[in-house]
Amino acid sequence: MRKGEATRERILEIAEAAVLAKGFGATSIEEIIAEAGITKSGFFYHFKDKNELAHELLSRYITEDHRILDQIFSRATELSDDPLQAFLIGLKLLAEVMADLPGGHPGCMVASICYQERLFDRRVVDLNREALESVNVRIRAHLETIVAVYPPREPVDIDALAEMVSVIVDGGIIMAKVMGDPDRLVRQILAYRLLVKQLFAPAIESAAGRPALAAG
Amino acid sequence: MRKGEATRERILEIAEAAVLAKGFGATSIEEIIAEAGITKSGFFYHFKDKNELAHELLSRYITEDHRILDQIFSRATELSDDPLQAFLIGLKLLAEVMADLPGGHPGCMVASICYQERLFDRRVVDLNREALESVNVRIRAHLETIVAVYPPREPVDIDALAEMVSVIVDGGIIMAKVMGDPDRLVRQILAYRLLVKQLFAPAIESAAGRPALAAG
DNA sequence: GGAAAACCATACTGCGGGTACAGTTTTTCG
DNA sequence: CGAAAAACTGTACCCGCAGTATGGTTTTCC
Repeated sequence: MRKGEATRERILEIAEAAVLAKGFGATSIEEIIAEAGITKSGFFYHFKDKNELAHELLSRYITEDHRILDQIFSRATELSDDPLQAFLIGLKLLAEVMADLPGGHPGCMVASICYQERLFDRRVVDLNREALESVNVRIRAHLETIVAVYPPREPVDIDALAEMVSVIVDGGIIMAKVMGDPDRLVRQILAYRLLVKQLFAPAIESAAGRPALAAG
Repeated sequence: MRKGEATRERILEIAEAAVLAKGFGATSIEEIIAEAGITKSGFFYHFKDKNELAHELLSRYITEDHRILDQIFSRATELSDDPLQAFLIGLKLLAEVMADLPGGHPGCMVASICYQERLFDRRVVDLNREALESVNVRIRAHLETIVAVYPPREPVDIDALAEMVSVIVDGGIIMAKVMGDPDRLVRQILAYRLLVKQLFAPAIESAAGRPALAAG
């Protein structure tokens, strides 16, 4: 009972690394079981098919993702009471986390699955959608606390601005991967940060009066 | 000679539609030849393997992509002499083009290939990189004409800002696909547009003095 | 010690990419 | 028109991979 759980975990870890490195389609069950030192029968004892593996993998990944995101932004709100400041600090922390990823990028499993939808059933695709949506909701909540204090200089689509975090990360990962330069993702996040800062920063005293806005 | 070229084109068109709809991995040669009404031998007469099909497909797609982009921004510079205005108009046109795509999205072949790199050889991956880079160069050139006239309110990474167009489009496509809502991509482009506008718009007289900046 | 859990071994189906090769039709060009 | 080249067809086959079937064996836990 315990033993089985351990093996299952090992399979998931091996699979996660392989999928993030090469994508789902390019990861064969045979190579997973080879690395795990088990047989095909062993694998199918734990997962009825590759779809179930994908579901479990995505589920784990999302949980971890949310954990990291919450950690980053709770730390950020610790560091500043000002909502705009906190958000900007959070983005900087996010950029740092992304810079420190081992292989240079997590490959973003969400996008990896998105581009091979046909390989998966609806449960996986739905889970993918829920994951993205919940990130959007989190970010949006932060942005709303900002607009309450700093009216934007022009009416802005808060939903789009919130979604833009995921969009920047996913698009940035693609850019980083294609260019072979992990730093591109970091630069994208920081560029987004600067734009948000410009949008909410008070117009007149931005340069002179509020040195805090330059920090973070 | 002429006949062969025609068949080749037909294969490419069928393949393009299928790949954009379902991704490369999910598009089998067998379904392509079935739709084209030829045999396997016929297919391999034109393309030595799936890789070569990918390369040709990507090459075509890139050419078309650049054509559209150039058309958009040359039209935009026709409509306004002001570089910032022209760029903002260009982004709006881009958003409109993206909104009008038949299936709701082109699927962005670049990203589709990016997430299944192992399926392709270096030539395809390199071509992918060159395509992205050349878009970046184009956008960057526009941005430089802007900063020459409108010094940004804060030092900004022009390269990152230029890359952000591709990033927003690729990330936006993912968002749109996962959410099942093509409009998300459009909103992302418009949000980017607003942020750029805010960044370069003169600080004081933005609200009052320059009505032109609100247009486009 | 016995039942359930956690496997192993083997053999097989089916799909898809790709090869080999021999033959046939169609087109083009002199 | 006729011959060569181009543009295919047909068949048969190999390989890797997902997935199934089935029956047996070892561990683990109570």
